[in-house]
Amino acid sequence: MSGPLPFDPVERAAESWVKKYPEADAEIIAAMKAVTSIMRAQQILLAELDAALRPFGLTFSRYEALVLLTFSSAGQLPLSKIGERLQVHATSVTNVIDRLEASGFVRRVPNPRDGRGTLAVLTDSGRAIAHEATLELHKRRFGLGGLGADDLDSLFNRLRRLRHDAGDFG
Amino acid sequence: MSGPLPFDPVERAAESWVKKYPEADAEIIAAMKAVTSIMRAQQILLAELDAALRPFGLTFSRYEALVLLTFSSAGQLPLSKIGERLQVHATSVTNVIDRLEASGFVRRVPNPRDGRGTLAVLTDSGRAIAHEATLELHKRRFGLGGLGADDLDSLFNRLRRLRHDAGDFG
DNA sequence: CCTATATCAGCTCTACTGATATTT
DNA sequence: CAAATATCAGTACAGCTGATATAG
Repeated sequence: MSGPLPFDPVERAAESWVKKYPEADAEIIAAMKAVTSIMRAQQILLAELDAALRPFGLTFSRYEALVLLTFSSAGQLPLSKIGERLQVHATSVTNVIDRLEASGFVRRVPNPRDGRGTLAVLTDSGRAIAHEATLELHKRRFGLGGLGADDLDSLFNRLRRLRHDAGDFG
Repeated sequence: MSGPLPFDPVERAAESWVKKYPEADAEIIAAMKAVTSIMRAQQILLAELDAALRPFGLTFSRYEALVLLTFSSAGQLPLSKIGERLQVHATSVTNVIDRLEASGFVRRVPNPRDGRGTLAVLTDSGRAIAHEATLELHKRRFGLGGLGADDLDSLFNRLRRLRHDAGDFG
């Protein structure tokens, strides 16, 4: 499509912003720059992760659900638990599990401990694919190769506060 | 849906990760935490911004395009320029401008300087809505009220490096 | 002739609402 | 009966591919 711009579009937008809204204080401008950066960074990272996962028949959402299952002791979780942990709608969980099931990476089983519920159970191929996909993402350092450990820790800590303030966890 | 979790799901995932992949170095774990945090933060922010903009008949994408137009000297830009600056596909630009036009915020005009091109031209109501929406976002501090100027600057600077490495500009 | 601009049809994906059956 | 679980139908949105008409 279009190559890289010769200037930082976020910085450029900030310059226009202070000119047009001189009453905006420094914190508002800083927030505008931060929020725009987060949006762009997410778009870049998601495209890169999805591209890395495509050969495995996975998207990042499906990968997240699959990995969550590999972390559970029995390789199985109630769909409600998956939605809660990944913070996605019940209908989205249904959708993601539908696709993982169609790929043969999970099976649906009635929850023996709650007649209302359903368990997503990892299959052997699901476990194997999750492992291979993870090795690939490790190799790519999750698309964050250019940043050092201190940068990554700093990002995590600031965003942790953001998530906490927004009620992501308590 | 489900309330806040009693623990940080990203931190929890990291603990599982080091247990399952002891060969992963500290930087890989830090990258995993950072990338997961960015995904969650973006989801939270986008939901908040879209909710704030809904009363104005805007989504964040449409708002971005509208604001870009208010920053141009004549309130008009070629669609190609909009796509380049916002880093979105030509077909997505067509889509966004379609909707802004349907809302009466923008008009399409043939580009007099290039017979192939089209200009998106701000209407009076488009300019007014962009202004009102911006005041609302300022009031909400772009959903980042909990963070101070130093946190915001730090976020911007780390993400700037990420964007630069990914070829967003440079 | 080759490239750039914009649109269109068609597809995928995630996310949401509202309704529903089932079970607790 | 009220709440929780999961699904389904339908909608909206962003993002992409491939094809096409027009113009530089």
